[in-house]
Amino acid sequence: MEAPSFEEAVWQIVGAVPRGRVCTYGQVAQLAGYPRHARHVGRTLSHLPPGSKLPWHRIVRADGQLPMGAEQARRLRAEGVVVRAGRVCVTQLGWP
DNA sequence: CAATTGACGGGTG
DNA sequence: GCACCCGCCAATT
Repeated sequence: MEAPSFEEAVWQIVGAVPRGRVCTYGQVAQLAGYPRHARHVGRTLSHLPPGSKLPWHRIVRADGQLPMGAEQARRLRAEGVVVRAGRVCVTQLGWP
């Protein structure tokens, strides 16, 4: 396959995040092969259509802060993710 | 072309 | 915990 675009790589990583787990923008960018492109991940996801099946709600900031706040916190909680004061518990951050 | 903005990250005080 | 700074890249104005 050809060189995956930044978007395709992001979709792949985000879609590969297991349920009950969250990942940071910088982590996604690095796994996608584009370190330091954390901002692009956010831009790409923000341009995603509402019909996307990508678990964008599993993507949080490096601090564990939720970009979408209440809405996303609610979804993460429904998946068993521990959310505290609008942030994800550090224990949930990163991959197994 | 310059400045601004944006689902960011890390460091310093 | 908060304030400030710098780095990184793309799209928009």
